Amino acid sequence: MNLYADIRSLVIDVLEALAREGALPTGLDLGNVTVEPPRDAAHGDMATNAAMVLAKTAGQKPRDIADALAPRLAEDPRVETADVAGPGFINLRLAQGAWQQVVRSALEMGDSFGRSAMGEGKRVNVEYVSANPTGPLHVGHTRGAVVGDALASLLAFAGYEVTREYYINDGGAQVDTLARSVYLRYLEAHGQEVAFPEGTYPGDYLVPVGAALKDKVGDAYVGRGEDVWLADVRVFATDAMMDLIRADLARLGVRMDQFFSEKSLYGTGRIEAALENLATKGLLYEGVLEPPKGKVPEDWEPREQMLFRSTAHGDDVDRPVKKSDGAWTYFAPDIAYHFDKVERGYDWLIDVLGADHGGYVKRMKAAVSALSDGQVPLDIRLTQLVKLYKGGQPFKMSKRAGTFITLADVVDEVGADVTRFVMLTRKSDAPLDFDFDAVLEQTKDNPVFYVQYAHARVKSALRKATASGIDVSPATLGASDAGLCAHAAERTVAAKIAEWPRLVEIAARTGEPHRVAFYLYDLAGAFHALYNRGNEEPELRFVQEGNAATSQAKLALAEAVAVVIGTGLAILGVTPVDEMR
RNA sequence: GCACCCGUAGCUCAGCUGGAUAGAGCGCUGCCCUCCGAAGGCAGAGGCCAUAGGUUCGAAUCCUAUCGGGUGCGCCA
Repeated sequence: MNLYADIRSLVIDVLEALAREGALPTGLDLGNVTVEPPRDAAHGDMATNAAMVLAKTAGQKPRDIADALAPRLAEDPRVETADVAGPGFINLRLAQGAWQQVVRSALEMGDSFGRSAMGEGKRVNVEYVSANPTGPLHVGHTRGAVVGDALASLLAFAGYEVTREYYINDGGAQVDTLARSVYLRYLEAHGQEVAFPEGTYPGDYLVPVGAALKDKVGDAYVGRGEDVWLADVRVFATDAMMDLIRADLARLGVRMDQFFSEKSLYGTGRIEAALENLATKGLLYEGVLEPPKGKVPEDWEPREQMLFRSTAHGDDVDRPVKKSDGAWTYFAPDIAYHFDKVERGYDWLIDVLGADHGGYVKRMKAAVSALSDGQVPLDIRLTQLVKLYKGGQPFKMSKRAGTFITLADVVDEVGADVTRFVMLTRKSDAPLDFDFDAVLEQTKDNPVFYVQYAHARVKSALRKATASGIDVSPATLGASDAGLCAHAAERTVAAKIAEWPRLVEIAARTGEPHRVAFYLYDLAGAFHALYNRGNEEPELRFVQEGNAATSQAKLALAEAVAVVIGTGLAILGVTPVDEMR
């Protein structure tokens, strides 16, 4: 259940009734009517702006509409009071029964509480990570992986049918470079002294790949030319890198539904087919680009090449799909790839990319707009850089790769759960500071700990109750008498729980999983505040010795908190803990 | 030069489809456990929401311009 949606329905129903009775004009647009938690708790539990948004079109004063609306709202059993305030807000105070319903609903529905049908089963493809298969994933990829994965889970929870997809850039020149680098390691495995020229990949992670190649082909490629081994080594090396990357993703708990190979687009006519689609729409032409203004590359000279008229779909300049020598640019297979996604029938495409792809957004959106005739929206979410610190000092060394910190470095250091949560404690389009020491601190400055601690406290209270012989089975808690848990401090927590379904929809609509993390922190804060009041006010403790009925009512609320935290953490890909160690 | 992102408390950041007196943590000041609910909690001080216009019943939120920070900018992906 979504209490906010329910009360909004109530407001809409009453407005329509007033229209039927002639108190309001008929046919008013009620789409802007909202029911929200007020900023100031003193204003009540919920507030609606209905009177203000309708005043103009209804030709009535906001206060007059509010005065007509409020008493009718108060007739509903869920509404205790409805007061007109300020410019025409109606502040609602809800009856205890409404909160009871929320808690009961959370207990009954468990990890389905908050699930929304908003997505209407629409198919959405979330592409993320998509790192080049040339080495292990690094910190930047980690953030993309976490954000993309949480976004996918969030959308699934909000009723979309989600595909998690990884695009393997295995078609470009960087894979040749990889193959040559592996070949050097292969020679090394045969006891040769090798040097790594500029432009090859010197990382140690290729040592075992070279050795594995030796195991596979023996000395067949030693002393031979590229024409003999390059194609084979390219495949061998790419497969090895993808194994490495899959292992890295597994460390984080990320599982893709689909890996899509760029290579599969070459020599199969698929790039040509995608470009043909653009050509028939008159969006391809041979032309010469203007040099970029301000900063002209030193070796710039005008060249004629095949261009995509992306300006027809909102881009600033047209973009080359072929190099001047006739080879495809990287953009051509990307067009074909997105064409493939369009043809697979998705209703919505999302790409989660690193911030260095900023210049790529408009052209890709233009391409998808052209390919789908404007039918399939493409959203591109850029994740900003992660700055690493240790004890407040910038941290750059990697044990594994030497030059850059890898995903594995981070996960080994702090664990997957902490990594994921912390990566979601910022908007994805804002830079993130990640301090290896701070994220492990067991204090309230650390949001991961704070949220987990709240969950553990609930479970601890349940264990304590069980030890006292109190039945805390879900059924018993669900049937408990919420009238025994009606203190203002307890209602505050219940109100926070009631916000969960609403938050899911907001976060899904905006595509911002970090909102879930912040909400969980707020919920945990509300819970900790209540918990701590038990120090001074024993009647607020969750376990009331010798009073099973009251304990069960209070534990029902606590368990509802745990349910929501558990569900929210699951969306973020974090495992809740039952006790702190 | 152009494009995109960002600018909110001393610091790090939230802020919903535009809603009431702009919030949290850190830091600062004061307070709360003689294990058993302090890995925590309560209270206080701290703001020109970068600046200037505009839109409207109402703007941190939308629009325009300016300033400041970041990122990117044909034959790399």
